[in-house]
Parts: sequence; structure tokens; C-alpha cells
Amino acid sequence: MNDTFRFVKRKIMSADTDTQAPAEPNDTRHSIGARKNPETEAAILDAAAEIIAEKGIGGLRMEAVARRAKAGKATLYRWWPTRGALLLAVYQRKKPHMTYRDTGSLYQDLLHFANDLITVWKGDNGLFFKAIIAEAESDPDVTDKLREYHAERLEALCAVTRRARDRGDIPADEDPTIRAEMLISLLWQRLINNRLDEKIDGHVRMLANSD
Amino acid sequence: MNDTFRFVKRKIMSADTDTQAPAEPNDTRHSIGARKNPETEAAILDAAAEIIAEKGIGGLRMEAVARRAKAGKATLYRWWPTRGALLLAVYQRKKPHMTYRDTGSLYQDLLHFANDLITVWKGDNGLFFKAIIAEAESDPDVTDKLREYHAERLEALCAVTRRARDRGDIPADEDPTIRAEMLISLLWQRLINNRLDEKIDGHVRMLANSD
Amino acid sequence: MNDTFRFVKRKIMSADTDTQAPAEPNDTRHSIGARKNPETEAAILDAAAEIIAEKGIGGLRMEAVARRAKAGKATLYRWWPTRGALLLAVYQRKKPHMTYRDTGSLYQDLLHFANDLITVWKGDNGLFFKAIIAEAESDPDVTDKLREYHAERLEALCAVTRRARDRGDIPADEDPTIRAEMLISLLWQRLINNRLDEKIDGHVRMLANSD
Amino acid sequence: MNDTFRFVKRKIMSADTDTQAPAEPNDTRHSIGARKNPETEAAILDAAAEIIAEKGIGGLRMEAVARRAKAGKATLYRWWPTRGALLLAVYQRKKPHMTYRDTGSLYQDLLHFANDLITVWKGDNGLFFKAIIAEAESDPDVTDKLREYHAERLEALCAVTRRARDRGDIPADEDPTIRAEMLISLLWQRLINNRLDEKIDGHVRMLANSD
DNA sequence: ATTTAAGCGAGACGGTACGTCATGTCTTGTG
DNA sequence: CACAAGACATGACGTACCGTCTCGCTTAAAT
Repeated sequence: MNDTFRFVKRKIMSADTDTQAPAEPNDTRHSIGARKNPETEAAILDAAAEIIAEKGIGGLRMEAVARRAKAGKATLYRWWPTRGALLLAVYQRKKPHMTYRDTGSLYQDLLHFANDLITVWKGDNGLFFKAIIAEAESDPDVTDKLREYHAERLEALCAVTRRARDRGDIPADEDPTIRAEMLISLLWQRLINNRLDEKIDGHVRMLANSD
Repeated sequence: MNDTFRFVKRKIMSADTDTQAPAEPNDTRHSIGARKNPETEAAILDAAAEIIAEKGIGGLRMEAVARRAKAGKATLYRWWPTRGALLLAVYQRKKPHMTYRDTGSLYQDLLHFANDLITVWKGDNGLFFKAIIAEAESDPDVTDKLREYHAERLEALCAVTRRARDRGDIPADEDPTIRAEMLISLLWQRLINNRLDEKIDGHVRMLANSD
Repeated sequence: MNDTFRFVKRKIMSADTDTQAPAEPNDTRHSIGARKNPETEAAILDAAAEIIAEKGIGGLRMEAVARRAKAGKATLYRWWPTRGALLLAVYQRKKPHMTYRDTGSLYQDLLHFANDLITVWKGDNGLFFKAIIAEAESDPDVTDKLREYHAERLEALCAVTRRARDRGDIPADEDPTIRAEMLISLLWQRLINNRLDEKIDGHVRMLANSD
Repeated sequence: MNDTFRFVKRKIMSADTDTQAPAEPNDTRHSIGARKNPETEAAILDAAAEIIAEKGIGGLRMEAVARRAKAGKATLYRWWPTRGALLLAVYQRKKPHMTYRDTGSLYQDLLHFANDLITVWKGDNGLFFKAIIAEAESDPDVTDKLREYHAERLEALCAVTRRARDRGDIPADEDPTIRAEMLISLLWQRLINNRLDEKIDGHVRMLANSD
């Protein structure tokens, strides 16, 4: 077999009205071999986060993410095949780390928790969390993840109410998850209704009252 | 210019009620003069309700509504210019009428309310309400309407807690909206997390405990 | 049914980095009702013709046609669902009208025909015809159409050879399509091999010789 | 950054030999040092030939070739940088060896040649040759190669017509390439139009007639 | 014997085009 | 003038290939 037909030559495309403009071919990212490029991942998650922050989850378009991240759509879909997956990945990066205090007073502990969460949610995080709630309506994966978040947060807050029960601040026969779930539910509702600014100390006091 | 070369190869459409239903071509609705035709409105809202029930709110397409209702898209957009507006109109027609009992016991009253609402939500209504919550994330009109619903329900439930306060079942200095809002928030959270089946009597008992 | 939910309001999109630039919304074509818009058809066929003339059939992209014609892709696909269909429609518009002379000399008649066709093919028409030949390899519709073209041209040219046979210029028992098909085949081969410039009078003379 | 949220929902691929064939994962080919591996070359050309035979040249994808040949895309592009180059290499391997007989009768010689070529083309070779004609429309290298093939075949067939002229079977002053080119052109046209089955003896007889 | 250099399978990457779908606007013809 | 019908420009969808790239490896030739 000879090499008669081996001729290396690339067709040069003349700059063209019809073919989509390839823009300037400057500092584009490249493959780093047969494995995921962390720079690409970061660029995509950053882009998605920016867009969600700007327009909410309803305005999150996969194309727009790829465009802003200067990534190919195939790359985007390779790692995050649905909008929900992308949304969750973004949220994961900025998931707030909540601290749960132990002041010896249930009222103080719950109030601190509530105020901390409200503070966090007044920034971008609230917008993201609302987006996840909205997406959960249609994406079962997001639904599951949302419930998982809820369970985690509930469990953490239960440590507070359990301490209170051990101290005798709330009835010994009451499930400590009850008051924790009530508080978290209240905060979800306030977030959804854009009512984070309204006062909650009355509610917290009610929850902290022994009986 | 003749059409010699126009030959259309149409792909076979998957049998889907909305996608291409010619149905019976008789009895088409017509204009009834220079005013809105109630038959048209009913047909559209029915169609929308059916589609939401079948595929959820994420599957609600204006085109599909028009097609199923045998209505023109222009007609549809004339009266319900956004998906949210249509959604709200549909919900308006099937909004549950809640009854608030007066048994003389706060625990019983709240439990009845909660169980009634849970029962309602386990049918289509819950799906619709979740859809509205999701849509509220991106449509300010829906957000407003959702808050309005919440306020209405809250006010109605407050009648219950106010009676309890008057009876002395809860502290006299406590805002009666507090326990009402807590209960409603709990139910929202349960709806969102698909946890309507879990028990709530412990929570209600806590809310009904006086001091 | 009240009109509580009827609120006409369009969301104004802020000019945006992510959403594809909508360009200037100047003199865009519009629908003219529930029927095909001839302006649109013309714009699309013009655009396709230009692109083929510039880059050949291999460079014909449906997207590029839509872009240049300022037409939607859906519109394009509605009327010309394949590249081949579009190609044929374009060719139809510029199909050369051949004239077949009757000089009393077979040689002269064939030579005129050949030179006329060569002249036509040296312009865009040859490029188009080559494109159709190429497309026929993969698109059965184009294959059929190409054969049909061939048959038409053959039939027309047969009138010339039939006259010659009646005159006794070629054997009475010879099928008149034979020499016609030979000449056309020769010209096809010359077109495909970019050899239209090479002389053909020797070939024509051979075909015109009685026997 | 963990991968908690990376969950890939892969669609079920339609069973297609090229699309995702892991096949036996053993005995992978390797480099044999700083030179081209003949096994690789064979595997690639075989794969390409199979695919063309199955789906035609329009269905020839570089990716599919690499996949089926279990070769890296870089390897493929290193040696055959364009589809046309690959196509030509494949054709080179199965290029029919034509025999040109000398029966002493021009009619018999031409008829044998024509029938031999038709027989060859009715197998895969015709498909390949049509593919090359199609590809020539857009790839100048293929155009050149095609013309070269044509010239070779023409020259070989000219030996036949030249003998006939020497015998006095055709006019002494006629270029022997003329009848050879006519016959080849006819066969090309028949191939392109899928008309290889139609009879050609009338045409050949005309070409064999002396004066 | 060790270094160097290239071939090789693998597959991620930035892209472009595909063909389909829904959007919201429009213009018709009918009643 | 409301209405059905549906064409239209727009743009996102998710998929498929393109041609380039880097990786980690294998082997043979050069040192």
C-alpha cells in the first residue's frame, strides 16, 4: 500500500457572511487529555451562577451558559445533562455553612439560627434556593435533593431542640423534630413569599415556650 | 413558479392527544360578535386544566392549549397573555373552598383544617398549587397572587386562633397570626417535599398547647 | 367568571449578553396569514442560489440559508424539508431553456446543441447541475429528479436524431435515442471532469456520420 | 469540589454497530515504534469500506471509522486528513483491474469491456465510484484523482480503438480516443442514473460501425 | 542501557449545524 | 370585530460530528 493519497492540506475557509462568526480565537480553553478539565467546570459553574443571579432560574438557558462560559454545548451536557443537575452543582458550591449555637436558651438558639439563615438568604443564596424549590416541581432529581437538604438541616437543628428537651425547656415526650421543622417551614414560606423582612421573634418565642 | 419540487416528507408524529388532534372537524366555535365568547373561555380553561393534570405545569404549552381547545393562538393570547395568567385562571376555577370549624378546641380546629387541606392537596389541587409556587419564582404576577392567597388563608385561619386566644387557650399577648402562619407554613413545606403523608398531629398538638 | 387574572403585560427583556443578539428589528418580513408568503419563498431560494454559487453544494447549510434569507429555520424546513428539495427548487428556477435547431444537418444540429449546453454550463448552471449529480448520490428524490431531467433532455434531443434517421442520415434500423444519449453522456462526463473547454467537434462528427 | 451532584442520565442508544460498540476489549493495537502501524491502516480502511458499503458515502463519518476500527481520531487524521483522502485510499484498495480483450472485432472488444465494467459496478465498486463522483463536486483533490482515473481508463481503452483503426474498422483520420471516451461517458451516465441494467449493445454497435 | 521520538487508543474540548419545538405576532377568511 | 387557522421570525433544545488537543502507554531507533 503506497501513500499516493496522503496529502495533508486543510481547506482555508474564506471569512464568511453565512458561517457563524468564530469570534477571535484568543485564549480559548482546550482539552487536557481524556479527562475532565477543572477550568472548564469552573467556567461553566461560574457562568451558570451569574446567569441565575441575574435572571433567576427561569432565565437559565443551557445555551447561554455555554456561550458565557465559552464552552461547547456538548461539554456542558456531558457533565450536567439537565438544567436541574447544573442548578444543583451551582448551589453545592455556594451552599451556606450554617452554625448552630448553644447559648443555653432555646429562644436564643432558634433566633440566632433563623436570623443567620435569613441573612444568608437575603443575598444570592435565597434566590438560588427559591430556584431549587421551583425546579423541584418538574425535576424529580431536584425534588429528591431538596428533600435531602431539608432533612440535613432539620437534623442539625434538632440538636438544638434536643438539648432544650434535655434541659426540660420543652415537654419530655415531644419529638424534638417538631419545633425544628416548624421553624424551618416558616422560613421557607417567608422566602417563597418574599417576606424575609417581616419580623419573626414572636414566632420564635412561641416555639421556645415550654408549654 | 410552480410547485413541482415541493414534496414534503412529514415524519410520523407519535400519537399524542395534543400534538396533532384533528378530532371531529364539525361544530367549530365562532365569533359571537364583538365580545368574548364564554364557550371559548371555557374550552381553553378546560384544555389547560386537563393538560396540567396530565403533564404537570412544566408540560403546559400555550400551543397545546390552543390546539386542544380548538382555539386560535391569538384568542388565547388576547385573554391570557402569559402562562402564569392562564395558570392562575385555571386555579381560580378549582380553588378549594376551605371550611373552618369551631369545635371549642384549638387542637381539633387546627387538626381539622390541616387534614382538610391535606386531603384537598392530595388530588389535583396540590399539583396545581405546587405549580403556582414554582411559577411564582419567575413570574411576579404569580408571586403577588400567591402572597394574596396566603394572606387570605391566613386571615381565615386566624379566626380560629383568635377564638382560642379569647378562650384563653393561648397567651393573651400573642399575635393570633403566629400559630396560624406556623401551621400553614408547615403544610406548604410538606407539600413541596412530597411529605403530605407523614403525620402532623404532634405538630398540631404543639401549636395547640397554651403556654 | 371574572377577569381578575387578565393583565396584559409583556416582560421587557433588558439588552443582554447571553440571549442571542436579535439584530436590528427593521424591515423584517411577516406572516401574511395562514398561507405561504411568496416573498419568503423568493428570499430563501435567492439565498440558497447565492450560497451554492459561492461554495458549491457541499457548502450549502440550511442554517446559512435561513440566516441569509432572514427567514426562520422552521419556515425553511416547512417548505423544503431536505437539502435536496431546496437544491431542486433552486435549479428549477434557473433551469436553462434549451433550443433544438433544425438545420437539415445532423452534425450542425448536434454541434449547436452541444455548444449551447456547454455555454450554459460554463456559467452557474453547470455548477448547479454538478451539485445535483453529487446530491443524487445520497438523496433518492434527487436521483429520481435527475433521471427525469435526463429523460426529458434525451427525448428532446431525440427529435433531432429522429429527423436525421428520417432523412436517411443514420441507419433506419437504429434507435434514435442511441446517438442522443451518447452525446449527452459525453457532455455529462466533460462537466464532471471539468473538461468543458476541450473540443468536441470530432466526437460530434463521429456521431453524425451515417455509418 | 466533590461530585455529589454529578448524575448522568444517559439515553439508551439505538443499537448501531458504530454508535457504541465496546466489542471485545482485549488485544488492543499499540504503537510499533516511530512508524505507521500497518495493522492500524488496515483496520481503518476496512472499517471505512464497511461503513461506505452499509450507508453510502454520505454516511461516512470520521468518528464512526475511528470507533469501528478501534483507532484514535488523531491517528485517523494523521494519515487521512480529509474524508476525500480516506475515500480515495479505500477505493485504491478495491479498484477493479479491468482486462481489455483483443478479439479482432471492435464490437466484441467494446462489448466485453462494457459488460465487464457493468458487472464490476453492480457490486460495491459502483457505489464507491459514484461516491467518488459525488465527493469530487466539493473536494478538488478528489476531482483531480477522478480525472486521473478517467484518463487512465481512457488510455487503456484507446488501445482497443487504436487497433481497430489500424485494422481499418474506423476511419483512419479519426482520433481513437473519441469512441473510447464516448463509451466510458455512456457508462458513467448509466451508473449515475442507476440505469446499468438497460441494454447497451445498440450503443456499442453504433460505436463499432466503421463509416 | 538509557534516552528520545514517534505512533497509538482514548476521549475531552470549543465549535457548527442539525432538525424539532414553542413563543408571541401577524394576516387572512368566515360568521 | 371576534374567531380558527396557521405562516412567520426568533431562539432554545439536545444530538452528532468536526478537527484539535493532551494524556499515558508502547515500541524502536539514537545515543
